Amino acid sequence: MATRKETGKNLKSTPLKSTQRLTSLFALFNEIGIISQLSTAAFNRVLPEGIHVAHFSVLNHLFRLGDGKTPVQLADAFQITKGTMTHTLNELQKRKFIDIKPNPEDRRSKLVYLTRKGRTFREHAINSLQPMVEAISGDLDIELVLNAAPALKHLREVLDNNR
Amino acid sequence: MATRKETGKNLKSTPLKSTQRLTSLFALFNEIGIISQLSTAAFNRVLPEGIHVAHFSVLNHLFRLGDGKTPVQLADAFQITKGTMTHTLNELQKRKFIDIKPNPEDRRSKLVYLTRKGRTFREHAINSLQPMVEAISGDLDIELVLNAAPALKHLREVLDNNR
DNA sequence: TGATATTAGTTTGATGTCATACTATAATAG
DNA sequence: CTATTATAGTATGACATCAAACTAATATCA
Repeated sequence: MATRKETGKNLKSTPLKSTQRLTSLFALFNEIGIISQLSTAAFNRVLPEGIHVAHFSVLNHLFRLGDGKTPVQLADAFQITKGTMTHTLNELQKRKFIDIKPNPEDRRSKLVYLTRKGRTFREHAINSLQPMVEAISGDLDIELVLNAAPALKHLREVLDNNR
Repeated sequence: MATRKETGKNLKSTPLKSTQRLTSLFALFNEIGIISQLSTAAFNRVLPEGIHVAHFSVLNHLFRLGDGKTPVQLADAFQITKGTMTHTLNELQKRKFIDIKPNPEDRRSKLVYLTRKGRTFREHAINSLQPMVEAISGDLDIELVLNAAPALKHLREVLDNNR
């Protein structure tokens, strides 16, 4: 079905001009960037003292999907560089939230495990997050938001393929 | 700790449990964050030497929506802090892409204008962006992506209201 | 009017992230 | 088997961003 555009000029048969493509793409990614910033800020604001979303995310990932992952696996999961993950893991190790052990199957590599302290802290962090999550969830039109999921998946794939 | 909910099924009729809300929200924002990172990286990769998306965005914004904006207006438009905008504007001024003049109507304030050099540079930057934009646009299912727009708008509003 | 609160912009310090270069180990090709 | 290439992780330097504290000007209100 041909979508109706507000200007009426963009019929399906006439592709967007290059500048229009740029403008649209830019607007889209700008909007997404702002949402990312706002959500990160919202989480950071209520997370316990000194812990950043990036740190909590790793703890949470290890808990939910199982620990014993390599740093590279974690970096891939969050699409950050290895160097950044080294940084994050150092922080988590300094706080004794994780143990990093050599990988018996590959001496270049390491395996990351949650400590008891790390697990406890994760629960603590989740409790801190709870009121904010309730507030946001309460305002969210879940139905509407779920509509975006396929588009987001698609966007990510396209960006991944164009790296 | 009490209930073993881990792999529980989602009953349609019962609202999501708190942990599930957290998980879903987190997954959503994580996905959005990754898209934001990937798109920023994609733009930065092809922008001319030493110019960052943040800088280009400001130039582009001033061009498209007209210059003579205050720093705070710009900061609001991109949802970054005033301090960050100060930083960006300093950079742009150092390169003589913008002029910053006192605001005759408010002596606390300033007005930002594009220089000729800034306009020229913006065009140059757009040319650099073009192949990447073409590549991405070519792969994008526009229809699908447009579906996400209302959800994104909604998300942003909810986050804004919960600040 | 005069005290108080708000707003515009800057500064400072911290930090998450990236790109790049580097070391060590593993995998692969000739 | 040896040489080349690829991969895991670390180190370094740069930078965009934030939060918080600060100055100056404006707005509010009692």
